Amino acid sequence: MAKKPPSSDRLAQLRALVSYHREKYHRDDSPEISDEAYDSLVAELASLEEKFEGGRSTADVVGGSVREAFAKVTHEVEQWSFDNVFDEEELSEWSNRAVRILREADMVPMFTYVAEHKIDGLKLVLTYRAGRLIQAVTRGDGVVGEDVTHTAKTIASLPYVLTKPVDVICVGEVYIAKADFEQINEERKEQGELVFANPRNAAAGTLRQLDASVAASRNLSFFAYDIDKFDPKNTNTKAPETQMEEHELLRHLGLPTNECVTPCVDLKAVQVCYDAWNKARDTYPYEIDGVVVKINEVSVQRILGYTAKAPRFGIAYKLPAVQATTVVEAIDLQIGRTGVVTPVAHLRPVRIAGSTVARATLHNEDQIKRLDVRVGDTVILQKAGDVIPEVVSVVLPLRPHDAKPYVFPQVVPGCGGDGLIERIPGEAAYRCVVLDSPLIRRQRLYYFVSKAALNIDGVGPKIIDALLEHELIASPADIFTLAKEDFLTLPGFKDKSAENAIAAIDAARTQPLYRFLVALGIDQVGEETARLLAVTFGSLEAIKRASVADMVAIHGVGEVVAETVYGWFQKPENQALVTELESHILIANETVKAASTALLGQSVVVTGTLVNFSRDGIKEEIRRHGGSVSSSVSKKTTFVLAGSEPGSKVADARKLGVPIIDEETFLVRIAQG
DNA sequence: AGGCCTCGAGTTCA
DNA sequence: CTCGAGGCCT
Repeated sequence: MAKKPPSSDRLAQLRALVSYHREKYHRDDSPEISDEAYDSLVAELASLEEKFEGGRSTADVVGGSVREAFAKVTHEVEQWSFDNVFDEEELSEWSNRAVRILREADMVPMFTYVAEHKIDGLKLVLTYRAGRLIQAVTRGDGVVGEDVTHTAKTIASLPYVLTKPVDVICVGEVYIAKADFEQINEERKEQGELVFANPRNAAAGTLRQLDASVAASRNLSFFAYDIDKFDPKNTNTKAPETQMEEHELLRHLGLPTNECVTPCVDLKAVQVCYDAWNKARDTYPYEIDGVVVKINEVSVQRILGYTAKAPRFGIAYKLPAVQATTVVEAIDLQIGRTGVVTPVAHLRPVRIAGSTVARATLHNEDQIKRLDVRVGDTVILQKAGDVIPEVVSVVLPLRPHDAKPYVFPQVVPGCGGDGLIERIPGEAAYRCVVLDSPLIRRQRLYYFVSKAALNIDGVGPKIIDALLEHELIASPADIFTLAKEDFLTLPGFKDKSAENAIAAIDAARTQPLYRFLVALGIDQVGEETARLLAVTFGSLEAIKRASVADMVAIHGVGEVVAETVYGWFQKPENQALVTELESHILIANETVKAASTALLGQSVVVTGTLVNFSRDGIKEEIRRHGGSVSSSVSKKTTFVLAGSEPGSKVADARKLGVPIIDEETFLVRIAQG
């Protein structure tokens, strides 16, 4: 185990690193790590500073220096940025503070809120005189910004002339739509240029182009959201008295505004917006990283005023981070039921997207080499598809001096034959040399009862472990000879729970042929291949008798799979297992009648949660109507059926131009036959 | 031979 | 979800 450097060393390292990235971000528009990874480093720095130096964080410094190339402009109205809150409690603290201040000012604390998307773009201050755009300036450090009028004028939705000849200073967000961002990066990659880290940087980089024609080709977008100064001139336009009226006025003047701006009577309503927007986050054309909550009444805003750092009348309510940094404490090896060895990183626990993550798979040796992950390293972590943690990269400057490259062990304790493992030439994975160690046998048992195989609900890994420990089972077939009394000898089992376990096992005594096949745990044979075999041969007897040539004749089964299956059934010990299982399990003949041919020849991919179907239920339904179910989206996919909270497959479909339909449309389609 | 398209296997947390 | 690899098509 590598010795960790003393925390004060890490503090110094962190401090240098944070200031480095701050410069990269603010001055050069070219951050090397995501904002969230950066925030995560800042948070650690702040906590170390608190611990060792009693607070006074360098992590607090706001803003950055201004690059030379552009004309500096001092803002007529100082440009603040809102403080952040991260949960409901902090949000209500913010609101309580406002109430207290109003009371102290002898005011009745009556006000409402406005919630709007916090778009991950960059703030732009526009000055119109007599209805004509005369200047567009970036926020800069809030006091001095940069004149980017020449590039701002290339934003298609930004009016050069307003509908009324008023004087107004307004503020809004410049951003690049996700789709445009991806396209830009693709082009840059092709031309060997550095890609932008995120849409905001692409927007910032574009706005700060010296050459306006480059900016024009990049398709910037803009939403106005605030009025800093307003003079109606002689247009008898009323000055807005609320945030909502400001929006209306902006729209009225011909400026583009976001439709998602929502008035809220109380914080509960704000929370409803927050939850809904968080859920729908991926469906917006732009990235959002939070919800801006403002007090609606301008008169109240004025009283609340500003702290040294930020306005009191508004707050940025951040969405759960999807990236964070943490430390790799160890790299562990796990053995699967096929003897494949998978390296897993053990991490210092860290919160991402609403859950605490302590482990993340590293897949295989090549992946570890690619990332060059070492024990002791600080890594950037993200959730792939909202669930599975993924190590994105290593933060090299935080690597301990004594960190050694990870050497893939050749021996894993617990594996049979002295624990020897080997990497098969031409393959990415290591495998145990001996394939029937207790470790692997246990994994096979886990698989046997799992959802993918016999789906014995209520007998999971924990109970398998207990059964093994008490020597009540050895082979998968033994599970079917267990009696209620056997379970009662296990710790934690009472009358009721033992009965439940037995009931679950009894329920598994009847299986369709394909599930029986899956449960055998033959390498390469999962649900799809098992279905093919079951449908083609019709009975277990026929499969036992099938030759390699018989199987290769199936569309979807090749040489490799056929040899594996054939070889498996040739082995005496496997034949014995099959015979024994047959004595416990009744193989039901599959009489799934076709309901219609509505989906004949169509390939369907399902994502998200459906109202009327379970995961297995919908697959069954699609097959009943002649369709096939696939797990990944491709050009050949007929359509993607998306329920609520869909995953990345919707994005895949969009990219490939594959139609996406909802459950209702699907039901109509199959009903029409 | 090369390029999709699919499937299997392993994985995380509440 | 991601990665690797088998299978099929061109």
